[in-house]
Amino acid sequence: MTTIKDIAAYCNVAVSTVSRVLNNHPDVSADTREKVLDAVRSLHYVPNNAARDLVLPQSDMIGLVVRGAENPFFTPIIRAIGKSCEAKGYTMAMHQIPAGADEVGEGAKLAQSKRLKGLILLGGRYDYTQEDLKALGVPFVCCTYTNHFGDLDPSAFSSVSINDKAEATRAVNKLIEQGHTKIAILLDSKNDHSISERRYKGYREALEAASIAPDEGLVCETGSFTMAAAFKRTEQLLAERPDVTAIFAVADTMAIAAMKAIADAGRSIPDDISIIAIDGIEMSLYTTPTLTTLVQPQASIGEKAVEILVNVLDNGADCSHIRLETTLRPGGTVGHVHS
Amino acid sequence: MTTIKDIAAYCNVAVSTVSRVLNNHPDVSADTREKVLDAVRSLHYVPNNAARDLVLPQSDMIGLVVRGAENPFFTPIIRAIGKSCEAKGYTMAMHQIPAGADEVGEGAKLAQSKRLKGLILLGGRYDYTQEDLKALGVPFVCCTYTNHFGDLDPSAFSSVSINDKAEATRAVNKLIEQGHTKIAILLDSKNDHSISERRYKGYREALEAASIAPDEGLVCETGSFTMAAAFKRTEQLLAERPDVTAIFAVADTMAIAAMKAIADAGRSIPDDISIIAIDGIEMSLYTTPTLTTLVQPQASIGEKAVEILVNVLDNGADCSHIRLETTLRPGGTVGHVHS
DNA sequence: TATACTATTGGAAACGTTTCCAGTAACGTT
DNA sequence: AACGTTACTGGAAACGTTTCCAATAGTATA
Repeated sequence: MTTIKDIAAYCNVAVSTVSRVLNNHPDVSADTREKVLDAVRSLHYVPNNAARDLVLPQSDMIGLVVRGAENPFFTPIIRAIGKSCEAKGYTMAMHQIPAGADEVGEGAKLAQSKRLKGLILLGGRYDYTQEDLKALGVPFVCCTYTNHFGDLDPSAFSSVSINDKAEATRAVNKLIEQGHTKIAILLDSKNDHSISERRYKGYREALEAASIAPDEGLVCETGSFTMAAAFKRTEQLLAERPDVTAIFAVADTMAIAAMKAIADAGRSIPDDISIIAIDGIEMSLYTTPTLTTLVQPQASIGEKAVEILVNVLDNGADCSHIRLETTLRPGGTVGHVHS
Repeated sequence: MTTIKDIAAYCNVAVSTVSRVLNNHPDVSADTREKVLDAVRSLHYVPNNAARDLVLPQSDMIGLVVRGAENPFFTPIIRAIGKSCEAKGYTMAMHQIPAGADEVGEGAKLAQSKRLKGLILLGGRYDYTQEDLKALGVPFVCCTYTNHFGDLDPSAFSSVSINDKAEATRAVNKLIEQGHTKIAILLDSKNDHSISERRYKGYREALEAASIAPDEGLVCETGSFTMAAAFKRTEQLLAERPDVTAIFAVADTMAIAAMKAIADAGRSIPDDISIIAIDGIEMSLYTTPTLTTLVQPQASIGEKAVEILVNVLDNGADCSHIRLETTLRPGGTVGHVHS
């Protein structure tokens, strides 16, 4: 293990000089710089991050806490965050946590033990308390947060997300416009304090506005956020409710699983059943028919999150809340109702 | 920031005592232990990893270098690695690198700067040199390596993978068994020193064994490992070669994109075109028809990789090379040739 | 020539932790 | 009562880096 001391000895300079060269400090003569750089190369020096992190007040790391990283929706967001961090001179430290875990608590521990400068929370609940958030100790951005802050102080944190409730309403309206009234919703849980809950509210609101009576039999909770569960639940729906003509899925993955169940049941999309979702994952372009979905600007979500955070970190900017819009990508899964 | 010193002062003990409590050393009295633990809680102490890593000869981290982490095939492997690491008392530090990068060089830097104990390489080339591998400096496992080691010393590293060439042959044989002779292969590149190259060789071998003349017009290189490229290339194939009756895709993602192109062209699967692939990603269960594919034991790959590595690390075991088998999952995409 | 700079360098402390070594106290043994 | 053990505790060095402060040499100014 070559250390900075070895370099110093090799070059007959002080360790402080080597450090200055390594950190591009200005007051080093060109000669010395050259000599040190040569030594760095020939001795294969690699800096020891632990030592650097120890002495520096903070590392250059931004923590990314992801709940449910297996969801392909997150993949482009994570990649965008990684790229943006790099572009701004930060390192992304990703931390996956299980579905049931408490991402704020995890984040707090992570932030302290790894001396993170900031945090990005991806995929989680929205029932944080003011104390929860304070516990984090570093600036942070909720990445797929919602527009509902409850009693939280919006100046204490940042967020970037779509307006889940409004977008859900928009999606369901697309179905209503085509004459559908027997509209099912496919979601993991309608009261889990997550995004699903807010999309469920949007669904309810759309029905209400169209004077369609709510029908509990069309609310399909899967219990878990998996394709397998969505598939099974859709099978059950089709068996129990032959009158259903449309499905709003709260995520593309669920919609794709539902499409399979519909096809297996010998029903046709969109002639027998229409389906619409929110997310816009890559895979939804390759279903047959192509999934009609509200596409979230995944790359922008990641970029904006980093931008906001770095602005707070580097420039002392205020926290901000960015609401992005989805884009309707008309596919072939929504059609007129036939009755 | 509460430190070990604060705890020591608070409890009127020495820092070494606090450290002993924190590390579960035996020679601490129950009273003292209790007192310190109380202080840890009430002062909200969180250990500083940088300091710990600095003084310890190595961290408890296993590095995971992934090339092409956006491929959904890797997702379950990565999750399995994370879980297994945790179960064995290690921490997984994941590092994504771009498609073009050199994973061995990246790994070497990572290993030194983060003081990793070991490395797992996921998704890469197979043209490493002996020096490349030596440069890593820590034990490591190539996770989706192949059974072809060239001139490498097999005792210098471990690997876990399927036999790509043999499995490709097996897949293509499934098509040949159904009477197909006009069999296209869909792959990113046939000579990129990656897994695709080896699967291409398996394809060639199957054709040869069946005395089917190779046909360059049926070798569909996409240039990049994306669904969009696979889709386009399949469109082109269908337009140029109306005689093609079957496609072997080197990955499920490519197969799914191809299926879309086939459907869009108004051809039927499997009546007009059969398709088979290798991987077994979750999404391939939800295509219509269900994709026929050779399923890789993704969780096992991850688990085995960690197992091998930890065995080397903890028990000084020798390097080993594990070859896993795929399972044919019959879907609905392979049928008899109609001509 | 003396003075005040500037440019460059070296020395040393500090970051928070672990661990080795030495020390103390209590206790049992002879 | 002296001794050896045992159980516990404290002190201090060490890990590799950054950065503040002081020191030196050289250069320009008066």
